[in-house]
Amino acid sequence: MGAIKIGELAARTGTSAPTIRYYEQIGLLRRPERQERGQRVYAGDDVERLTFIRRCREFDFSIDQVRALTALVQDPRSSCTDARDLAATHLSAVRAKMRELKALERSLVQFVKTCDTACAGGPGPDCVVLGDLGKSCGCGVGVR
Amino acid sequence: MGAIKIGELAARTGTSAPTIRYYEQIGLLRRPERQERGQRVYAGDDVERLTFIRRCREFDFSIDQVRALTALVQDPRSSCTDARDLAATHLSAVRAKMRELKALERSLVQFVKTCDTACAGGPGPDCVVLGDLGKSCGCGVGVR
DNA sequence: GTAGACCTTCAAGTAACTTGAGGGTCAAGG
DNA sequence: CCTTGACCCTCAAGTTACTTGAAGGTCTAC
Repeated sequence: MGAIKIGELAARTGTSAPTIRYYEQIGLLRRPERQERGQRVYAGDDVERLTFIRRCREFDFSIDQVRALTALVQDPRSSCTDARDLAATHLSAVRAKMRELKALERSLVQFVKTCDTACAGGPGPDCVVLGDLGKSCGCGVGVR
Repeated sequence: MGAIKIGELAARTGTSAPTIRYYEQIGLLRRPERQERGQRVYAGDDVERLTFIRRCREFDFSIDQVRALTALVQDPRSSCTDARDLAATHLSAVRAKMRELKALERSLVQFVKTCDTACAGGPGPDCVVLGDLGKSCGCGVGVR
């Protein structure tokens, strides 16, 4: 596994070449060596590092959080609990987002249901639901 | 309810003045009349329209979807079922997002749990979890 | 000799706002 | 009379995490 070019690194890590260049630009990925022709050449641990980054991104960690996590991994003085705490914080954010979406789902279900029963395909301006949306709100829709 | 200025419109609709100016700029809100001094003056139906828009945004409709919905409301030829269909489409997107978050939540819980049992506060470079994240993946974390 | 598959750079576009700079108007308080 | 604070205005740039586009170089295969 000698000279990995950007296309192969992208394929191996489920990224795209522009994204890799972008990560390099913002300092998330180190600047790799270059061939005579200027092409980037990567090594095995670049695959590892980028895999780590992508996995964190799949976990919806922000770039800044990923930066913190990679720093954690590389810093010998840091403890695993630091990473755990970061993950725990992130977990509660994810759960909050889910609660929001759950409420949103209920509202939308109600919206669709009201459309079906109250309006039954009537014309736009007479639609109860759409009209109510702009007012103080009947119809159970728009509850935060 | 005669002359509503931008600050009051913002307060009444849970928006900010810059956001209102932004909506005007992108053509989501009509250009209001102006006082001699150039200040925007709004009327009652602007409150209604902006309330409608904000409520849609709370429902996570994109600006483009809101545009479509407001067009629907104003077009006499449109039917309520069009709005219903838009909402239904949106609903399934919301549900897909929730499934993703659910999977994400499970992974994070696993991550935190592994941190607690396997590493127990050991130093960063020796951390099993963080190390594994960059590899093919043990520890149940990183499962898509 | 040219078509296709790679690679390079830099700049601008995306969503939905927010923030900042720089300035004007008006009423109340000292 | 002057300043302070609360409003309002415009225009430009910043935010997040990339993606897309323009314009070009290199190499292999047919």
